[in-house]
Amino acid sequence: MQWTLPANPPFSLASVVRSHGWIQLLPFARQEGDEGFGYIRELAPDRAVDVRVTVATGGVSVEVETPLTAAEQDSLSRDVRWMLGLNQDLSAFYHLARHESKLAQVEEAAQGRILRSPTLFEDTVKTILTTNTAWSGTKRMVKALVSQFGVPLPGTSDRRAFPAPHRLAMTDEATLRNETRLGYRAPHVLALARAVDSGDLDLESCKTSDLPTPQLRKELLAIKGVGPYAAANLLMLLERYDFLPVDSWALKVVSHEWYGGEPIGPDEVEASFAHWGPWKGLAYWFWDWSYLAQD
DNA sequence: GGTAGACCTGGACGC
DNA sequence: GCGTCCAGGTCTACC
Repeated sequence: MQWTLPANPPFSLASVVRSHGWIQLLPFARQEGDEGFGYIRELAPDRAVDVRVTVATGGVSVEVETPLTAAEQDSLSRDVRWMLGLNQDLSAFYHLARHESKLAQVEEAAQGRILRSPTLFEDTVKTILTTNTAWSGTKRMVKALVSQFGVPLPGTSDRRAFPAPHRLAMTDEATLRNETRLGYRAPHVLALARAVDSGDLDLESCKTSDLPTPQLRKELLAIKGVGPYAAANLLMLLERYDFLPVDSWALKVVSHEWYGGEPIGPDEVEASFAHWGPWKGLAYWFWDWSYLAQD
């Protein structure tokens, strides 16, 4: 079955897909030409479906080969709206960006939305798996998690959904450490899965939280394995852009942009974008660093 | 509040 | 092929 979902203009599916390395992590799958994506979603226990999202007039087309109940279709529509930020209004950011040449492209290219997973649990696990490792390591660890614990599509064994919290909560640290090869991150991922599964931690409520960003940040920092960088990354996914995810790449590019390549710290990165106020995260994320990436 | 060292892995490098 | 070194954020212990 197939249906369409409207997006708040301006919208570009390709821009969202390209906004984040998340598209390279299972259970996302690239489509030809980055014009859409595939994603395997566990809609209910032991029920995984293959979702394809492509461009449609005024929004996106959602296609699933399996027949869905009305409730399942509603649930999947909510997922896709969240994953692509279809309802987001970035007009205030675009207004400011018009005066900055390094952001000249954002409005025309409809940049600003950031690709995310259907659940904050999945995004938190993936963010923890980006820390203190190369991107190749993140891809390897996510792939291992999905292949070992994810529910497979019917009739397949190699195409699986991202594991729900209860599936990870049932395993043990030694398995995650030695077989999934998460290394020292294993206890963090296990503790997170168990806290979410038991109800002690309601991560998904962060999506609609009214808490001020600094307070929400404190709650994210209370999760083991989530430090300043990871918390800022998650806040970006929660549409809170007032903290910067400062990693080694940020230190490098900001140093080259404004500090003549001299060694700098997180304070200098924050200071460089301070005048963007609540939009500083987006300004950093979509800044035209292309001339530096060619180094 | 700030800092040093440990954590774990893959990749680069030298032999 | 093997051993060594380093990069990548966070946590804990300590000052």
